[in-house]
Amino acid sequence: MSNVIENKCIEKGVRLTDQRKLIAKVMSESQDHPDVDELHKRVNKVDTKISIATVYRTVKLFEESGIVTKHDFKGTKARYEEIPQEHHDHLIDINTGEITEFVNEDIEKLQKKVAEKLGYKLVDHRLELYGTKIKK
Amino acid sequence: MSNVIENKCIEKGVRLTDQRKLIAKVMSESQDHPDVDELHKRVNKVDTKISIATVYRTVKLFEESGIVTKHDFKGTKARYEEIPQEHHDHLIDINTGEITEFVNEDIEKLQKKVAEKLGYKLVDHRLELYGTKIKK
DNA sequence: ATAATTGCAAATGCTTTGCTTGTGA
DNA sequence: TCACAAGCAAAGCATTTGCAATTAT
Repeated sequence: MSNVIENKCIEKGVRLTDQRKLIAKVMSESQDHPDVDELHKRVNKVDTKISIATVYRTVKLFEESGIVTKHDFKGTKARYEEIPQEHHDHLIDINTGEITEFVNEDIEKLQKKVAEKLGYKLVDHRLELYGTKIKK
Repeated sequence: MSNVIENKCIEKGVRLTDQRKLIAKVMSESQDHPDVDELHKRVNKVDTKISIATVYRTVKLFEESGIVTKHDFKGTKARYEEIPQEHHDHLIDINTGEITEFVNEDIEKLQKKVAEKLGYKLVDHRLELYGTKIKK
């Protein structure tokens, strides 16, 4: 199991400590979008001594270094995810909290167009869909 | 100057107190998207005794009654706005904090389509564009 | 009359920070 | 070596809440 985040730290010159390596590993291996508490729990399974303050500091450092992104979905705590090679947006199941990633080039283009029409250069955006499963 | 929110309270059977009437009035007259602190300041110009707790409670009540909406734009406190007759999304100037409202039917349709393709009924969404002014 | 609302201050939940000790390059 | 990081507990910030007094219907 590769530790993509650790590699990115080396690339970006982020100093690696045992704690950071472990947090990086746990995040790299996460297929979901864990919050700080959940990350703390996961790293604590390996090293009980890592404090939640360190998790907060590390996650922030990774974010500022452009290695992970933070999501503030409605009604939930801040969640983190490794920055993906390809941009995507999220659909959140309002019943289960389940998150599905998606990409839609048409929407992306329209966003840029809308911003430009309003006299802005699009720098960032946030698109979240909230829905309920259609049973069939 | 009409107090649209007060009327909606009556419609929805929300009990009206002096504090709520004033908060309703201030929100109805706001053309921007004030946060709780700002609302508190504005109502305090008329009635010094209204506490911030009441503003918090009222704003939450209005939100739960479907009268106002809350926005959690990146990097800012919660902001409130009267629910508009026509839905719109927001473009936030990352330099000034200025907010521009916009509507784009094509994006709306695509969102619905994306959700359906993923097996979901679209219940809500959040679309925010963050940009910088193009000087020309 | 009486159930709901207010103001106040204390409590909360998430996140940050000061300080001392420990450690990676 | 020595600037930077970790752990701990205390502080911060936005928001919520318990309680006694007040008020709308």
